[in-house]
Amino acid sequence: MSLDERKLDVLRAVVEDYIATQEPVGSKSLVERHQLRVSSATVRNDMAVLEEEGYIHQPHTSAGRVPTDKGYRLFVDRLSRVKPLSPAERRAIQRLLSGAVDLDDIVHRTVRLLAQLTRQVAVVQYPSLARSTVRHLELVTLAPGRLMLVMITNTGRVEQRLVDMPGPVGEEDVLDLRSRINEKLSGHRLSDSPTLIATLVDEAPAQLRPAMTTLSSVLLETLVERQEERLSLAGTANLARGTALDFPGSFRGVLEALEEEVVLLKLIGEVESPTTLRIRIGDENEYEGLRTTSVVSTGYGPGSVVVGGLGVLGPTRMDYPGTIAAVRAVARYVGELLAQN
Amino acid sequence: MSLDERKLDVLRAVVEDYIATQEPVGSKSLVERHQLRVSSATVRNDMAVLEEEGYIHQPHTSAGRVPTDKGYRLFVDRLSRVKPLSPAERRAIQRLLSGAVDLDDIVHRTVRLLAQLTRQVAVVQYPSLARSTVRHLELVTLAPGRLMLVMITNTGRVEQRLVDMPGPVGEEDVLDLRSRINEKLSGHRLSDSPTLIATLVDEAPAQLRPAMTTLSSVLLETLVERQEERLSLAGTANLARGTALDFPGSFRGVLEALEEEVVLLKLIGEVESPTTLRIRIGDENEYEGLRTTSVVSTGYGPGSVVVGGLGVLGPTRMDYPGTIAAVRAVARYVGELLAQN
DNA sequence: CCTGGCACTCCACAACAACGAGTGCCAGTC
DNA sequence: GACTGGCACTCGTTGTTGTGGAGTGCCAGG
Repeated sequence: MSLDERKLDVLRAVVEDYIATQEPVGSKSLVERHQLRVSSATVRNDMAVLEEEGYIHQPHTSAGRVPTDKGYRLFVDRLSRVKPLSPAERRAIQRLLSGAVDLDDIVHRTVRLLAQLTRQVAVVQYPSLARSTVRHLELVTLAPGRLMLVMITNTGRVEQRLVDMPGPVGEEDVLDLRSRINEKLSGHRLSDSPTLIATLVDEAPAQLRPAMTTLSSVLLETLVERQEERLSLAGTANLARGTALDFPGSFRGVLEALEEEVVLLKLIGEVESPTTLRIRIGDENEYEGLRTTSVVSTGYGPGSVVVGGLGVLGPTRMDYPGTIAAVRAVARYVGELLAQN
Repeated sequence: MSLDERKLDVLRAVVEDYIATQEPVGSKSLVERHQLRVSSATVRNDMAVLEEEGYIHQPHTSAGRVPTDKGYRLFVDRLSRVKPLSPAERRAIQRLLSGAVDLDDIVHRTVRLLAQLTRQVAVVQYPSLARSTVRHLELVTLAPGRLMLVMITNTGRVEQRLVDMPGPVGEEDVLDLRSRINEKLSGHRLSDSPTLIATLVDEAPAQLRPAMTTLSSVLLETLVERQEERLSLAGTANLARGTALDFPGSFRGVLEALEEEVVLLKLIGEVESPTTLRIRIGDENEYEGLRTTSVVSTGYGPGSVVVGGLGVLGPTRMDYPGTIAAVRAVARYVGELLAQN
């Protein structure tokens, strides 16, 4: 059975009212607050059908209806109207972000901004190493036989690793090693580098072999394989804003999920294109503790490249149109900002 | 009026029972669970005195007693018995921490460990820049006129800053600048460096003046004055473990406080000696949102130097002896670990 | 100074009633 | 056939009332 136009209108109205009031919505208040041009009895019939189809749900016999995850899904996919940000909001985003001085600052500002705009929990992934390209690699002698490897990426991210060399390395050798590595890796994506790194050792002259072997294994192990994906979180306090009903069962589970970086990374870090917006509603989330939440996420990056993800997490009854608009806009501005540097 | 020995025993018993059961404790159950060697009537009289003195409080006429902040304070200062960690726990701490590969890893492991041991929210401050000494400074040319300044401290912390120079700088000049800066600052505390930095410009030869001026102002502004104190947080989910009674009013206020780095830094970052343990109970906290919590914090660092703070935050009815032992032990092991590097 | 005893307080909990929002269904209307 | 008004019904919410019991304060006696 397909749903006709009016039933969809009713569903939309139910979702909107429930999001606004956070209380089960009845047929009577529906016809009062929306121009449905039919009586409450008709709406009741429609609601009965919607319930049968699984879009809304009745907590108990004599209560109003609440959207189900399936209902939110339909709402998001087909019913929600875009709710563009106000010019003031856009200006605020631009102003705030443009004041950033370095990558840490950018990420920090972004995550707080997003939390504030949406009044939800915001998550921003640092530009992923795998998706960045190497801009420059530096070798610094700390002590004889002890080097520091500093890598700077095109996204402004800087990583450093201490390297214990097999033996002391002379300063001219350090320079040589450095230029060899730079020549090979500069401009390349880190994810493409394993094969390149392999050739580094082969091409090195005999006396640099041991040193280069150590360096390349560090590069491979700590920068390519065990990539440290970092992220930043803000707005946790927003979770406690709603009523206890928002997270039936545990709230605590949600907090626990927020502490698991792996979970969050999976949640926001798997987007392929910056224009794709991903929305997971309630049960659609794989992670147990997040079954009562919804996640709106997208990728960001300079131009059409994605270097990381960002998103927002909140109760399933969140304001989807507003959240979507905010996430989109913030991602776009961050992308532009990264492109500038 | 001073409290005699038995009244103190009663207070201790009240605190211990309340912490264990989380329910107001009455005179009868007290004599049952502790060897007080007096009757419940006597205990009642003692309790009346304790209440008059402000150490315990009665939620309502016919209820048991609950410790006040003042009561906890007395308990902590004079009544609590040390509760040493089990050998197993000590071994676990040592094992876990010794696996750390770099500073980030140390801090990360420490904060999670602390949260797990105490079942509270744990906070660890990264070694403070002001309290660290400079081990090495490096200058890297990214592009003509654009340098990166990398600073490595004795605690393993690495900071980098992009510097836009007034004009292109030749490679030999970069080396010269680097050695001048290193010579002047290496081994010195960052907090002592402003005067040293000032002399850098004066002593530089004329052609290096402009470059050195820029560098020293960056050093001064971003590393000395606007020191980025970083911290790491874990165990937020533990806040949701207790009953709703734990944080009368708002829980949300606590979450908000946890997002304010400044507040947290003030809380755990002001310790002078690593042996000093600081405990703030309820109202003793300056920050509004933390008036329902207690904070146990201490400094840590290699040897007797303090380079940062760490601590634990939880409801006022937390297990003080256990928490104190855990915080002390973890701080000590972290200190030893830092001393090794 | 301590104790047993006793009257008193008052919260927690259960039982109960009244209310009303909301529903489903049906007969009637367009 | 689709919509509407009307009506009986359900059931959670709210308020009232009553009772049990944990806990207290106080007093008289050892």
